[in-house]
Parts: sequence; structure tokens; C-alpha cells
Amino acid sequence: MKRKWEERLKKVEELASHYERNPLPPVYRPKLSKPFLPSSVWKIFCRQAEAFSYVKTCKEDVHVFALEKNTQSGQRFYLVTTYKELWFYYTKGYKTSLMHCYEVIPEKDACKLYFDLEFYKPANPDADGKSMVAKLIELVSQKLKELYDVNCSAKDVLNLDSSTDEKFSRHLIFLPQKTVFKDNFHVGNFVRTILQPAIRLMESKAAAVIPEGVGHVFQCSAGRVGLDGSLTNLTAAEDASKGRPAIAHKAKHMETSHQGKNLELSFLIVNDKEGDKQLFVDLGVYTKNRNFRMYKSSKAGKNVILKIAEDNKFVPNCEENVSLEEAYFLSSLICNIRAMDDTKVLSSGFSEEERKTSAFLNSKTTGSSRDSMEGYQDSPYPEIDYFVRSLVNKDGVQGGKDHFTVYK
DNA sequence: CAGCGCTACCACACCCC
DNA sequence: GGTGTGGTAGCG
Repeated sequence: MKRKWEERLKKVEELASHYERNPLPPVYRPKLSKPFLPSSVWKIFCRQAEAFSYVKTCKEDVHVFALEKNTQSGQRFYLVTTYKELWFYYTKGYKTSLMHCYEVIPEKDACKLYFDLEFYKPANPDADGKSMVAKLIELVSQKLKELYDVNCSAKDVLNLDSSTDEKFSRHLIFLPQKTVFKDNFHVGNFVRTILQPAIRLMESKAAAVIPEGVGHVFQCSAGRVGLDGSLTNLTAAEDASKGRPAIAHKAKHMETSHQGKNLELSFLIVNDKEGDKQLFVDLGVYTKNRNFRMYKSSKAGKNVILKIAEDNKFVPNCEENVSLEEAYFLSSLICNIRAMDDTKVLSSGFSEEERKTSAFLNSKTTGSSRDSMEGYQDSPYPEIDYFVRSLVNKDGVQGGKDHFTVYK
């Protein structure tokens, strides 16, 4: 009897000693993985740059998330952790501050094709958001096929909704198998390019003047890139009017051959609060280190979260030990790329750095904006043409003839 | 001590008809 | 009035 007591006492003392040597952290954090797996990473920074430099020192697969303070002041801080661990606390509600959580899309990381869609309902009483989303998915899928030979349909598109009575608001995440974009800027280049006809249409509506005889050509493999790095569309009429050697033969051919297939894009144009025209697709999200609100998060000061849309058609393949909800979460993350050998990496035009460099050169050498250059094969400065082509070729396959590129 | 990265917009200078 | 530039309020 006494012997048993002594044994128990000894065990308690050992346990006490163990906890003295290994004190509990101030915040309860159960082990998420087997002991032999990497230990947890959960670190918060006031500055984004500090968060990114910490990520570089981590061997774990960690990512930067932006957390909005509930004060609605717009102030944010930055969390570094793994997807797994974030999901654990995110759903368990251990930390209420995770309610307003944003994925930071690093400027040079591969990412998925994604869209931020919105319109103000009172200004667009006749707009049918669901049908607009369906049309957009159809359009984007058609362009993915044309430009990259990538197959995609509505069942490959995760459709998240955070609409209110006032505003129709969606996030679309395209998930054709094993296909990603080189980075956020390349996504932006692609999106701006395929929506160019709608942008021009909108501008002409805003100006209330529709220029005569101006058709717009979708720039594809044989296309040209403006010296300023923008994706410029060649117009046969403009070219001829400037009396320059026309290089629009192929483009003109493409225009006619695709005309029947091209979808009508006017459905993308909506009214904003002031009654001006704007696009249903927000083109302002394809920028450096963009914060993108996450599945099940709300904006600070609001309680509307992003949830699976009623008309969502995407269902993730559930891997072992992953709930359906977690699988949706992982699918919704723009930079959650499982890089395989057979992953297709799509690119479109310049990277941001290259765009800035050539824009700088353009302004310093010609002293004018893109207008003077549009529609020309060569600038008056061969050295610069050579330099710009070298930038383009870096992105292309087989000498860089292709502006839209697929890596394997 | 502490958010970030734009862009549309404005004021102003300078030029030229 | 046309055009370039520098600074910033406010948006996403």
C-alpha cells in the first residue's frame, strides 16, 4: 500500500518537473501533427515586410495572412503559419481575431486564376448576378482553351458568395487540374486582355461616342507587346490610318475568324453608385501583395462572410483526414499550389518588374505615352526594341513568339 | 513605433497657337 | 487650351 503511494508520488513529481522544464505556452496550442512532424509556427508581425522575411527563415511550408483589427480602422497585422494550423484555429474560434482574415498573394508566387466580382444592386435592378457569373465562366473557359489549350468548365470553378441586399459580391477561383499562373501580375494581364473588348465598350459608353470602323483584335500568339509593356490590341483601321507597314494581316484574319465565336461582352458592364459605367469584374485586385479575403471571413465591421455560392458547381476531392470543409478552404486559397512535375504554368505578357522597366524606358526615350507607338512593329530606337524583345523572349517558348505561354 | 499598394484626381508650370 | 508633372485622398 505504502509502496504504491510512493510510486504515484514519484510520478507526480516527475510530471511536475517535466512541466517546469517545458512550461505551457500562454496560449493553448494542441499539437496538430505527429511529434516527428515539424513543430508549429504561429508568429504575428505589425509589418508585412517583417512577416515575409520571417517566412524566408522557415523550413516549414508557411504563408503570410493579413488580419484586420475589428476596429474597422483598416489597420492590419500579419500572421505567419501553415494552412493546416490556420484552418485549425480558424474554425475552432480560439482566436476571434481570425474572423477578418486575408490571404496575402506574394508578388512572385505562382497562383490560381481568380476573380473578384461585384455590383451595386440598387443601381442595377435588372442585373442577374448568377447568369452574369455563368456567362463569365463560359467566356474565361473559352479563352483558356484558345490561348493555352487548357480545358475548364463550371465544375472546375469554386464560386464563393458574400452578397448582401445592397451588393452582389463573389469570388471565383478557377481550378482546372494541374494548371496555375506564373504570378498575380500574369493573371492580371490575362484578365485585362480577355476583357479588353468590354473595357473599350465601357469607355466608349462613358464618352458617349462610338468611334467608327474600329474593331478590336484579341492579341494572341503572333501578337505584339507595346513598348510600355501593356497588352495592346492591334487595330487594322488605326494601322492603315498612320500609314505604317501594317502587321495586322494576321490579326485581321483572326478578328474575322473569331468573330462568330466571340461572346457578346456587354453583360460585364454595370452602373456604379454615381451612375457611371464600370466592369462587373474588379481589375484592381491583380497588384503586388494583394490581400484577398478568405473563405468564411468577413470584412471588419461587417458580419457577411464568404460562403459557398448556391450555384457553385465545384466539389473538391477529399483527401484522407481532411474534412469536406477543409478541402473547400484549401481549394479557395489562391496560392495553395501543389507543384507537380506535370503542372502547367501559364504566363501572359510582362512581369510587373519588366513592365515598369520598359515603361520607364519608354517615357525617357520617346517622351510620350503609348499612343505614338501603338500599331507599330518597331520603335525608332532599335536598341530599345532589342532590349524589350529580350524581355519578351525570356517569357516565351521557342524564341518567344508566343505572348501567352505554357511551361511544363 | 507600427498596414500596403495603387490610381484617379487635382493643382500647377510650361508651351504654343 | 494642350500637355507633362508632382503630390495626395481615398479605394481595394
